[in-house]
Amino acid sequence: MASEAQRSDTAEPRRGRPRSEASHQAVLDATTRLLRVSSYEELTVEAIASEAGVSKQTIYRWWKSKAAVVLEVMLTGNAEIELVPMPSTGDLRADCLTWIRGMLVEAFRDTHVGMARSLVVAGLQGDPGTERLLQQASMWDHGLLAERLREAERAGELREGVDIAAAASAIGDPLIFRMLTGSAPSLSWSESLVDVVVTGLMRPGAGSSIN
Amino acid sequence: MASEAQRSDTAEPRRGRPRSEASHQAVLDATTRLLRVSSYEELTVEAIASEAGVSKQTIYRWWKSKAAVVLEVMLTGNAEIELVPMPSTGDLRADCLTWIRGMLVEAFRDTHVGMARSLVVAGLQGDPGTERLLQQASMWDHGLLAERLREAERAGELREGVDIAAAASAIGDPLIFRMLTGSAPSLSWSESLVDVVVTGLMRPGAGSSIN
Amino acid sequence: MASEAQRSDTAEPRRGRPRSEASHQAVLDATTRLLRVSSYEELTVEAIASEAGVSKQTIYRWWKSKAAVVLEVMLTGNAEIELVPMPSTGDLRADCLTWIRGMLVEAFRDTHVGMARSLVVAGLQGDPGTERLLQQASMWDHGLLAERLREAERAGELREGVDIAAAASAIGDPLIFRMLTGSAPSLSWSESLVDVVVTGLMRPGAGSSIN
Amino acid sequence: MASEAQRSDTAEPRRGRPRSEASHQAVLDATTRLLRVSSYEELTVEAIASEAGVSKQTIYRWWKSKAAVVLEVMLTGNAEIELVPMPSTGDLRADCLTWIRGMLVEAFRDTHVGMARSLVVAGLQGDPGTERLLQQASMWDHGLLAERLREAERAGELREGVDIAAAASAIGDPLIFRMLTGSAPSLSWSESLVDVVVTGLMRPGAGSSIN
DNA sequence: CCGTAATCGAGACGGTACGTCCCGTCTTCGC
DNA sequence: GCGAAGACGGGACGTACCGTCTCGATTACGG
Repeated sequence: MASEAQRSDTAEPRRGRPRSEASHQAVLDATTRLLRVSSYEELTVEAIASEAGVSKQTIYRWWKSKAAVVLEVMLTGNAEIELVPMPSTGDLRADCLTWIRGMLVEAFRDTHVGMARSLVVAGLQGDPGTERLLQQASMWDHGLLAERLREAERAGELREGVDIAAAASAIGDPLIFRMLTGSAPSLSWSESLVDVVVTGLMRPGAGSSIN
Repeated sequence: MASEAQRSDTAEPRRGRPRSEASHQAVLDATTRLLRVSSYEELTVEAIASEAGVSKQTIYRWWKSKAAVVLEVMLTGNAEIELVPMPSTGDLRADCLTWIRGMLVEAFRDTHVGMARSLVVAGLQGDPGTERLLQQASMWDHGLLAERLREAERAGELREGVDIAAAASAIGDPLIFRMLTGSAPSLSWSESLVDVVVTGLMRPGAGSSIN
Repeated sequence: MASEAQRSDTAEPRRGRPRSEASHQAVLDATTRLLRVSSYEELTVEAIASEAGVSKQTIYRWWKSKAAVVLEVMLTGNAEIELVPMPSTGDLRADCLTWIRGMLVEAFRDTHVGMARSLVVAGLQGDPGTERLLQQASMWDHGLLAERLREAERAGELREGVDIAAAASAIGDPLIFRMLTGSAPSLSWSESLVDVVVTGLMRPGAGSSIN
Repeated sequence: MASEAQRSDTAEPRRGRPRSEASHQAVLDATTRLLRVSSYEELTVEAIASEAGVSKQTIYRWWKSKAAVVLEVMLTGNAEIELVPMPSTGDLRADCLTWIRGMLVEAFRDTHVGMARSLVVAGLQGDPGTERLLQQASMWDHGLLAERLREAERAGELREGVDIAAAASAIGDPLIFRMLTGSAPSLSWSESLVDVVVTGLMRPGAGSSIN
């Protein structure tokens, strides 16, 4: 992303004339606003410039494409997609079920679905650099999920040798996929998904059962 | 599909010159050919028309957009995406592992990845009608997988009350997602994915174990 | 005209289904109707076909172009453009003045102006065959005018050696030109036009004078 | 002309990149060049753009149609149509005869005929704004002719009360009409035309006679 | 009274040009 | 001396008609 040019974590002095932070933020905000009412394809650079009160040149100076702008919006949390918190009551199965029920409500709102699609389409624009960003997308960060699983692992509740990331994907990715296709899964489907994976993950005999 | 629209049940006389099946097929073939070397975004209707030796109007007469053409190509199997066969040796876990190893090799070829992306982007074009098609896409038909699971279910190997479709998604969707982002997962990740889900699916004590 | 192609003077048998005279006339009528509300450029063959309830092929079978249809409409009097009659009271100057006053009223109606333009544009389509038709167009037939002038010539009122056709053009063509540009000339302009030409035509001393 | 539209009397600051005069002229030149070898109908905006090395959008930004471009070419003298000079020897009749003999040679050249047709067809496109331009067209400027007539008027050679413009049209318009139909008139026709009008114009007894 | 030949309406076909939209780049001028 | 305004060359869009080409369904003769 163009914006990474000066993103040094050590906060160096920043040489040269600094970019206009007002314009920068105006572009991100305008893009967020527009994406709420239009798809990625319908979004145009000219519309962003006009909506942001910024010249096209300013956009092209800092981002190399529409996809880059959209990805920055998404990945820096500018779009403020609220994640459902993951509870931690000590009962892994119950926590995951609580979480997925929340996701069913939260993630399938129209704006979120639109945002997710824009993010995916932007990420698939063929640019090799953007693919990586797509994978890191905090939006569907299975991080929360993976973290909870790791907590259970540390508590000795899980079978040994399982890949936590793979397990998190087994639950998280199907959810994302339904989100992209706009078809919210049923509650029972979702619960079954969690149940199967959690069951397969846990040490036999340990933990609660769904039935 | 657009092409079937006029084959209506009322079966009226069909006046005028009939649709040219040659042109129809030429469009699908040309699209397939072009998608092998270009992304969905790079693909243009004019290029399809030119490559197919067909007029643009003929394309717009039968399909309402580029997305519709691409979806017909994909969903009618015109692109001939070869699925990895699902073995059925009686050992569910072993069969699924065999299958996923094959998928790692087959599905992550460049052309297949490109096709999958095109299919997804086409399906996400915002058109409500196409979303449904996207879900039915035989490309990532978890059908083969789901079928094998149902076979095991009939054999009484599975726990009761689990949702087969959800379980198939738990394995299949993560695979598709990696395919879209272009990052082939490791063998151990894949095997762990299968192991967790199959374990969670099977009646305790039944079947083989990975370790 | 295309319609004359099969009008062989030897009157051959002409096998097969004969030309539908109904269709022929429907085309001419439809064209006339459409030209009343649209310019030559706006007129399309498809619109004619549709308006006439005839297939495009039928038009192209009998006329080689839109221009040919329009010219046939015009030159066969299908459009029924009414000419102003030329009086013959014995007073050439007075007769011509009466005639031109009538023309100012009649010829500059919107429909007539539109028809004249269509005729000219159709005639100028570059086709060499149509040019000739343009010259013969009865619409602006100076014939009536020329005839009256010749009558005066026979009566010995005119100077000798003058070209009657040229004189008729001197009055008629400026009128047509104003018609084409849509700017109706003033009465005094028109009367002066007639006066100058008639004066120049008549034997000195003969006839009445305008002032 | 379209190009002068924004040079308004309010003379506002004119922000942004200014219009490229090079492109403007390139369009006019390309149009002139193309009109030398093709008719108005054959001329396409895309061909102009391509020939001028200019984008279609640039043409549509400054002219509202092909007709507008052609009219600007014609009316600003870009096509450099050479007018035959009008002599002034003191003998009106002789001068006019000299002039019309020159016109017979000059005006009926192929390129000039083509240009005149293009100008007329462009002017008749139905746009009310362009009609006025058509009338002012310097191409068939009877201005030269009218000027000479006015000179004679000032010299007291003409009858009083005649409309000079009408008289100029009586000679000029028939010439133009023959030009449009592509049928060059004979010398005697032309001379008779001049003779009749000049005779009708001149004070009785004044000036020379043709015979 | 049957078959051959040419017509008819309908409408799809390969094309060409249209006029619009947006891309990404490039001036100019005002702050 | 940046940056908004906006013109530029380019190129694809989706539409409109062009003139041609099947279709199946009518007519008329001529055998």
